[in-house]
Amino acid sequence: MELSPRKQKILAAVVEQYIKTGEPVGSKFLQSALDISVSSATIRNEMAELAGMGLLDQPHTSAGRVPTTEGYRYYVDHLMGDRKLDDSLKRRIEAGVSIKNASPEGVISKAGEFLAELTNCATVSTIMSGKDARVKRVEFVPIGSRTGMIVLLTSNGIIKSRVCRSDTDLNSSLLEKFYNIVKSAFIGLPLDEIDAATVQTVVASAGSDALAMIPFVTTLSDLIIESERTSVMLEGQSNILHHDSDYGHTAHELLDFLRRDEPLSRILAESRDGVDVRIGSENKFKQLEKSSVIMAKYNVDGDKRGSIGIIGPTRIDYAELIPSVRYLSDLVGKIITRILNEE
Amino acid sequence: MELSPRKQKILAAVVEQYIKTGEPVGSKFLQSALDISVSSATIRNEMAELAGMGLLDQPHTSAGRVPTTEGYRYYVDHLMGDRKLDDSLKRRIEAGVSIKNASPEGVISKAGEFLAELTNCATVSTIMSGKDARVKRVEFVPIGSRTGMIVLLTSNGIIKSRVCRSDTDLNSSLLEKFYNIVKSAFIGLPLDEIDAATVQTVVASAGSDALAMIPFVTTLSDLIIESERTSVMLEGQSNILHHDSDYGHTAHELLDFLRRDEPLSRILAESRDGVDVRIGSENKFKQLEKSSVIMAKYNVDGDKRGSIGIIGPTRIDYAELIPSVRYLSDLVGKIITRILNEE
DNA sequence: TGTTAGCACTCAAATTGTCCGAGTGCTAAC
DNA sequence: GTTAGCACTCGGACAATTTGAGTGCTAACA
Repeated sequence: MELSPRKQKILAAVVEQYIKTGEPVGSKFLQSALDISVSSATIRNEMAELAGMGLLDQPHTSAGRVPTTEGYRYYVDHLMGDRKLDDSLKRRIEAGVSIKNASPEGVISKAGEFLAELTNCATVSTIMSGKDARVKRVEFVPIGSRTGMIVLLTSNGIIKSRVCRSDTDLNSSLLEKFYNIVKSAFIGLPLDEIDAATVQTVVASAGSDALAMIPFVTTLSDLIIESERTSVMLEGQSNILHHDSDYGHTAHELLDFLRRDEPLSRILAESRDGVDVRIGSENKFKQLEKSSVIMAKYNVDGDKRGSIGIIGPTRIDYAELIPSVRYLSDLVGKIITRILNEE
Repeated sequence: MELSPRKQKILAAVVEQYIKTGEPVGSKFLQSALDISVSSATIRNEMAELAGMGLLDQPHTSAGRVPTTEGYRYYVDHLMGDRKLDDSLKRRIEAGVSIKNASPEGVISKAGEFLAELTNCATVSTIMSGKDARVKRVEFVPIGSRTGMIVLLTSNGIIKSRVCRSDTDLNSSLLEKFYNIVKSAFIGLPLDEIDAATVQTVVASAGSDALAMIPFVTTLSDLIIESERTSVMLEGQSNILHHDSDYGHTAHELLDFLRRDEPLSRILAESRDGVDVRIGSENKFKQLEKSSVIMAKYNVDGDKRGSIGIIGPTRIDYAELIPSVRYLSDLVGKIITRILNEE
């Protein structure tokens, strides 16, 4: 679709003004805002054509124009340009995703929090996962006579721990047995090959101490299953409420939707390399038809990937936020890579 | 304040009906709902007196009556009786707060989640803290050549862990040094005596390895400070949105309020023994003036206490929910006591 | 052929007026 | 102390009216 330079200018001005105010944009305003000197009538003619092409919409006959999904799309693809992040923003982002945090999950969740604050949007993120993540190490930290903490390390750098309790007192022979089981049945095993049935088999092999092993093995396999399932982290939910009117006052439906991990992880999984923008009805879920998603994949060590993104109203500031999300996601990838390699 | 039996009946009926429907209650309805046989005019007279006493309120001249804060208060204190929980509900609660969870924090957070689902309210809870909690044990689980997980156990049963990273490679002498520092400077120390300055002192004592110790000691003291600060867990936020109209359509303000830990922990800290009910304007924070809080202290081992409570609209079902909160909080106390003693 | 001024037109939002009915307060009688 | 009856009040729903922003169209112009 080719647009005359003047139409482009008009479309861009409508989009930008609408993003700024949320009010339909009229021809008279454009006349004064645009530096081209034509009358408002001419602008009306142009706008009518843009509307005919499906790029603008009119809420009602006697109102200004509002961008359609296609209008935003044209703006994002052709008009907004690739604004450079200024250095102060870069520094803010770098400070926000502080490297002090030592675990990959910590970095991601910190980044999500920060991005929510920076953009005033809800943010979603997933921890990275590699093609064939495996169990790398398992430690047991005794705590009480019957309790201990199981620590799981996977080959893609995820660390998870959980307290578990046995029904019988612990002793060194039990512990040894546990470590043997772990070594023979878990270490090196791909995460996705573990399910509820695994516990059965493994426990059975423990012979006389089978019963005592159950809580440990169960907890361990729970941990493994959890770290395999790409869980979605959600931050900044309250930002949604602050834009309630932009969502047609159905913000709470959107919130309910965001609380469900499964659709979110589907959306994030679809993200292509680089920044991906889904505007309004481009989203497959109708709960998102008044929202836009800006998400990016980050790469860790070249082969492990995760996503981080923001969800806001369609009239989100694309020109400002797309570069921010891109920069932040790159940064996250780099930081986590560094963490894993330093180990 | 003494009320005639008939006034009591009327007040109770108004409160209960209003809780059920959210609509102002009129004299005609009461006439048919109440089993006393007087005319609606008489009921109107009685209601006028109740209104004069400040127990009922009229949204406008030609509307039914609505309970005031004082009205609810009278109902809760004198009229609603002490309904027994039926066994099926007890069993539901017991199943909800499953004992499978092995850490005190796990139990609390599970209980909070469950209570939110049971009551359709937001729930807040704090982990228990004792008078003089101390550092009980510290473990270091090496993970990579420069990273490890610090595990903290406190005397009141809280377990916290965090990954931390050093700038230099770890070796056994460093580890030994760390354990020595821990033993001499942290073990047995009351949690509240540790602050940022502690790190300075402790690190300084490490001599030549001071620099290498910084990340570990810092992380450890962060963990300690965190476990001392009674953090508030919040669940079921979305339930607030479902009662938006009950909060005068300012649910998002309430939500923003609930996200701030500090006022919540102040509220929970004020709870007396047993169940405590704060109705509408009895709450000191004006963000809660259209809400009621039902909270209870739970006791662990007799000397450690935490709180769990629900926050809902003033027209919450007190008669049903107060016993539930009481039962659940007792249960939580018992379960955690058992966990700690079994260790 | 593109641009402009002018004007009629449309429609949402705000304003006003009217009516309805639920529910009250009051009074006089019981 | 209770009741029936009646006038009264006020919010909510509905329609009619006004206002103003903004458009579409057309005829004239460059």
